[in-house]
Amino acid sequence: MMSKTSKELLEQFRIQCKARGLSITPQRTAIYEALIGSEDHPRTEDIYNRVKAAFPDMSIDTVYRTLCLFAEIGFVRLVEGYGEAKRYDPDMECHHHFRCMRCGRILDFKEPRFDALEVPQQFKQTCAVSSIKVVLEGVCEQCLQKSVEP
Amino acid sequence: MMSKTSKELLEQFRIQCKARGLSITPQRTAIYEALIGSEDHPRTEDIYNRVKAAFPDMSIDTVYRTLCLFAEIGFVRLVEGYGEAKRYDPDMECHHHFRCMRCGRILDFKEPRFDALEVPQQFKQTCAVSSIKVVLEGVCEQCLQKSVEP
DNA sequence: TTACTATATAAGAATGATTCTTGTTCAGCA
DNA sequence: TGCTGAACAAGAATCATTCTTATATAGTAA
Ligand SMILES: [Mn+2]
Ligand SMILES: [Mn+2]
Ligand SMILES: [Zn+2]
Ligand SMILES: [Zn+2]
Repeated sequence: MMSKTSKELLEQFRIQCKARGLSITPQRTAIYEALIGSEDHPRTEDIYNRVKAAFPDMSIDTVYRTLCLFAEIGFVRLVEGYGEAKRYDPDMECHHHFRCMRCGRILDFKEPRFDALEVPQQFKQTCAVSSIKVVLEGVCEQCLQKSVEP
Repeated sequence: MMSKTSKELLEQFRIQCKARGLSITPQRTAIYEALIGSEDHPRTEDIYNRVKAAFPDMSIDTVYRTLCLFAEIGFVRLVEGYGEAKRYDPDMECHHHFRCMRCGRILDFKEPRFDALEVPQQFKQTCAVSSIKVVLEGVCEQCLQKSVEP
């Protein structure tokens, strides 16, 4: 799925950190690696659980701080949601989401037709629009199956 | 903006409550009225502040409970966001949002071209898609002006 | 009207997510 | 190899939200 190898992404990570004067710590590296290995739009606590094996002493505060930093500098993206825990997305390419309103699963999809939607005039002229994306909502395949064979 | 008068909406509110066996309390009515008078996608606390003048003893818990109930039964909609406090939208007609990433303002827009977007095959066949909407993000007019004339 | 009962409310405690404070550690550099 | 500011761990604090419980009241039947 990811268009770059994790090795390439890690190298980019190091370069970007250096360029911004950010230390490359083992914690940051582990959090970054956990992120790029995730396809499920993890919450902060999910990432915390994934790095805990390798870093039993890591504070969850470090994960919160680090994910927030990564979002600021563009390593990850915050996923739109409905006021629950924040979810992060390591895929920085333009793509869209389907959200299951029953189980919370968020599925990615690419759809060139959607990427090319034209920004309405009213915003084009007065605001600075930086992104346009489509959000689908409904019930996912797994949840639909659960409802028929209980 | 709102296509029905507030009198009509209030009448609908009463009818819907009765149909569902829900009591029509002064608190619920006040919260509903505050909602339909709002164009700003208010947070629970905003609504609480707006009804407090008329109901100084109202508990904020009542506002949380009531807005949650209203969302369940389709009087209002939750607005997509990034893990901050929930925001509600009394406009149940199909429309889309522009979100200012600097001040948090959420602007409505109707765009028939966006309402008619076709659901990608992969979801059409396996999932039950109930809504499709477009989210624009960027910096709003007011915030842009602030950045040029400080 | 009145009395009854299930529902709704107020108040405050509890929870979950996140941020802040502080003392300690360590990455990057001389 | 030693310095120093940035990063970290731990735990307190905060913010949004939900839960618990005792009280009040809307809807209704007499
Ligand atoms: Mn994604
Ligand atoms: Mn709206
Ligand atoms: Zn699902
Ligand atoms: Zn703005």
